[in-house]
Amino acid sequence: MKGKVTSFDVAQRAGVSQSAVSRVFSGASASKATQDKVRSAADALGYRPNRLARGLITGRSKIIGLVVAYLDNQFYPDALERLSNVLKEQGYHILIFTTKGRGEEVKQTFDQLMDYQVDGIIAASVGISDELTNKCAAAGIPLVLFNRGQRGGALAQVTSDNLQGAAKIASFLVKGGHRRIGHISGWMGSITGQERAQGFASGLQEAGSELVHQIDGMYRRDTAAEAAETLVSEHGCDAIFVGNDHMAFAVMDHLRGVMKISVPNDVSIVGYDDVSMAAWGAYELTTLRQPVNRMVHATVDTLLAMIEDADASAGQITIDGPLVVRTSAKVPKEN
Amino acid sequence: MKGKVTSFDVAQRAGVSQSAVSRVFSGASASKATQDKVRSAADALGYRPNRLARGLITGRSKIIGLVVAYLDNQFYPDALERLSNVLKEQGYHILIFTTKGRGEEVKQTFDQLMDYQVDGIIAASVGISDELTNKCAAAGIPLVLFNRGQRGGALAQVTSDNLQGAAKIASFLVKGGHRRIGHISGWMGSITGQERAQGFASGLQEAGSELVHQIDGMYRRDTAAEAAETLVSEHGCDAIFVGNDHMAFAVMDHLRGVMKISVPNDVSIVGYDDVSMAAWGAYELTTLRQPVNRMVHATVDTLLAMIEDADASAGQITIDGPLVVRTSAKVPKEN
DNA sequence: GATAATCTTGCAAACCTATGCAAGAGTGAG
DNA sequence: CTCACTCTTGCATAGGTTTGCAAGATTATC
Repeated sequence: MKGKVTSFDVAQRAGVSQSAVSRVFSGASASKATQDKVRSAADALGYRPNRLARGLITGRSKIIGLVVAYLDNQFYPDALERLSNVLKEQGYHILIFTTKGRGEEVKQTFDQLMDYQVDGIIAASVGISDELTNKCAAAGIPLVLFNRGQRGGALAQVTSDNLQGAAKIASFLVKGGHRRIGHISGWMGSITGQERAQGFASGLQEAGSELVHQIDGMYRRDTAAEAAETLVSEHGCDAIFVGNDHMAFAVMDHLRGVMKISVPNDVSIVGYDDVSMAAWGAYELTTLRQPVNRMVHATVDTLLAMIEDADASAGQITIDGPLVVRTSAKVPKEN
Repeated sequence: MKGKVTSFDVAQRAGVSQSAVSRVFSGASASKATQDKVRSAADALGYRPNRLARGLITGRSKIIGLVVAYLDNQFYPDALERLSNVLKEQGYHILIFTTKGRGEEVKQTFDQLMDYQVDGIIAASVGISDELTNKCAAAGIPLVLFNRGQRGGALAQVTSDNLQGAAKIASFLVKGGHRRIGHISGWMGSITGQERAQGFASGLQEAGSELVHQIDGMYRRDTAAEAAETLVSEHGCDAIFVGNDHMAFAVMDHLRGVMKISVPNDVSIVGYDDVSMAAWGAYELTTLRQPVNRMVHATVDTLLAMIEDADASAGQITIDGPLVVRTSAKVPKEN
């Protein structure tokens, strides 16, 4: 009884042909009578179609490759869970790859993904070279970037509106009466980092202020903490927009714990993402919410559309998010 | 050029048979001459073996199913990343399933996993019924529980030494001079929760103290926060051992932020796990470290051994971890 | 140089399912 | 009852690989 039970076994027991069994399980037409016979035989034997065999012949593995770089940033486990659930509803499942690297490692990762004949790839915040893009295109595997743009690329991508979002934060900080505003950016090698920095700078100008200083936080806690120290003690900043929540927590820890500076009384901190931790009592971080749910749905919709229809338009979807005001930054007075 | 390139194409170009190609890539014996011919032909065409086809015939998909329940507890994304890396080195990859449910949903999850012909399953902190255990056994799919035991089960499992660990915490708190010690347990429906509670209680007795009160925290932040309030205001606790770090953060947030109680001056808090966040300035949580790395290696080793050798012993591995002393609990005076 | 022993290699079957094709069964109209 | 038509079903093939088998090529032994 240990041997796998195949469609042939079911066919035999039900007294029909193997193809009849296949048709019942693949939803093709079959008479009520055979449907019943097959189903009961299958139940009795505990039969379930083998996805590998199915994938081999249909060319659809029903596997989506997910490549993710920063699993220590809560935003991504959260997104992962939602992606997994939404895809599951559509009959797909996630083969997960983590990668820190940006060059060779990513390439190997993609090779491995393609070995499994994934039907599509979601790259969450990882840099994709043109070479990889072409490779996917050549193999006919749809690729969509999640929370990471691509300069001038024709790639499908889903991001929040980084320019707008950062501008909202700029306006909020200026209205809050801050006079020396700094920025600890996300990694400036990523479009996301660049866009938020750019949106913030022009937002400040529009509000009649200007950026005092900006340091690349590299999406790393230690780098961000160091940057915060520099901004505050060398540039006298009274407000800092930090490129994502993950770094913002490090900044708050450093200001309060090490430098003994009060947030928000001495320095206001604003983050970006609104991960669940941002609402926790220890931080109560004012931050721009990335609408994860909508981003996830948009990502899945786009990807599945591309899978269904090889030349579906590879749009760049940008989703707007609200500023969530908590207590880590001075709140502008209503008037 | 969009059509997949197969071993047959490579064979043709290299002037050898398809089986020769297969042998080169599957590491079977082949002469240096054909190896070279095949490799260069494969490189030219960009050939890589199709894992689905390979899995179909060998019965080895090289896919490991990972079922995980609490992705919002940092411990698990962390473990996930490490598992992924270690497995990758062995040529395996992770198909991930998240599930909140404990009953029917888990069963469906397992069915889906088996559809993909996974070579093994890792269940991270999720309850496994006997029915599921049997199902896996019947299908010949090795299963190992990660960070979750099974009462009297013959299942393979890897956990930290919950009894010992909790006892260490008990001893530490008593030595720290605390007189009214409470416990917010992990979900008491889980063995992990039970063991830590039990180890803590007997640890207290051994140290000449006793447990004032215990409340089930259900692994949930809100439940834990509520429990903390009860323990402190109704039972006058001056120290609380919280069943995992995830809940401990909520407890600290609630005590400090809402109840305006000082940690550790008024109440000492100790957690369990030592997730990376525990070291962050906002918490500096004293906690028992679960040695994730060793747990991950043990898990993978066990699983792979079971895959190689169908009747490898399904041991229960327990790994000891150190108490990491930070500032969330009063430190016993040296003498 | 002849024979035995070991490597290499190609052929063909197998893994499990989906699907085009043609034949059979069933339905309705006249 | 016959004809035309639609549904259902089985046969056989395909998908890309691994692997047992036997034959051919190479090496070793004396």
